[in-house]
Amino acid sequence: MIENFDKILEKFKQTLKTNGLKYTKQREAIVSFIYNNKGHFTPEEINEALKKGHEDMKIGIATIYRTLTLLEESGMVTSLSFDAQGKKYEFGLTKHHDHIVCSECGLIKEFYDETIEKRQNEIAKKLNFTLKDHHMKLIGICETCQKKRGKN
Amino acid sequence: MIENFDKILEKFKQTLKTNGLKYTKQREAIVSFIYNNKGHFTPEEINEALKKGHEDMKIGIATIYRTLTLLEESGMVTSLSFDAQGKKYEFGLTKHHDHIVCSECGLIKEFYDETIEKRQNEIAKKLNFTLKDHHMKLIGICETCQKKRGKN
DNA sequence: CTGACTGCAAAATCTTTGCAAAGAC
DNA sequence: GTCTTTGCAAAGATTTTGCAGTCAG
Repeated sequence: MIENFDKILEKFKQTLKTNGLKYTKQREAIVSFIYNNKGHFTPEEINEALKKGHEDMKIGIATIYRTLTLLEESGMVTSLSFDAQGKKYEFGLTKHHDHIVCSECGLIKEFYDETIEKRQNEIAKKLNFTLKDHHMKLIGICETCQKKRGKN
Repeated sequence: MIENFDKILEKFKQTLKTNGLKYTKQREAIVSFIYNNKGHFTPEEINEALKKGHEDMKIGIATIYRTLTLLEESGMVTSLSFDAQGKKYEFGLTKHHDHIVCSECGLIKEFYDETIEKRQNEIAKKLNFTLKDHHMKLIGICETCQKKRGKN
């Protein structure tokens, strides 16, 4: 499941071709940024980052939004809503995982738990749903922030 | 945990008094609406509903937002983000539960699963977080929409 | 060439804020 | 009376859209 960037780009180009879409500098830059900076970014953050590294290429926020939507539809990125407003995006061709977020400092850790995954399927079945996806977000206080609290 | 409306209102008044806040028609109307119409509402939906039933009382969308924030802080309502944009609010003094949402028609069902709750605590502990809260949303296709699909 | 893509600015959403008048205690 | 709350309208923040020029295939 851990693929290198060349394979990722190949897959991306393939998806575009299949749908009669075009491969552009901007699209490559966005995929590249998300793949090479594993993490969780807002569209605005991606926009800022790409303006710096690529003085030769212009990019507008609308393109970021349009591309992220495209990438999400094709499963290459995943959107998450951690905060009250605004989504964050992360690279999506990695192993499925969920998130735990620190309510003090915003630290995000990822985890995967087989027991929960299985149970979710059972629950969906019991409620007569065909399960397609899920989002689970645990909210807590991370180790560092707990220590900080202790000191104050 | 299933409390009647009088007790709810009492608790609300108490919270207000404790914090030096005031009990107003608008605040009561909002609490009343959410309590008496169990479900999931957007601020706008609450606004519309309250404009109809209460010709005597004026209410503005800003008040809805301000009151919902207040109610959420005091734990009387819970906010959920089911859709890309906009939050929904539900009454919060009921037993904890999670949600499964139909991606076709938007149907929301609630459930509670002890196994998952326990596992979440274990995961948080393993990652050195103090667990405060969690949000789990399963996404699937409900029975009705599955049948509809079959027919087409 | 042709149709898709882009940046820009304007529009559309959703939510918050400033303020003077009204209301709760 | 005092201090909070309210509605309104304006401002913010985030995301989407229209359009003319640009670019990929």
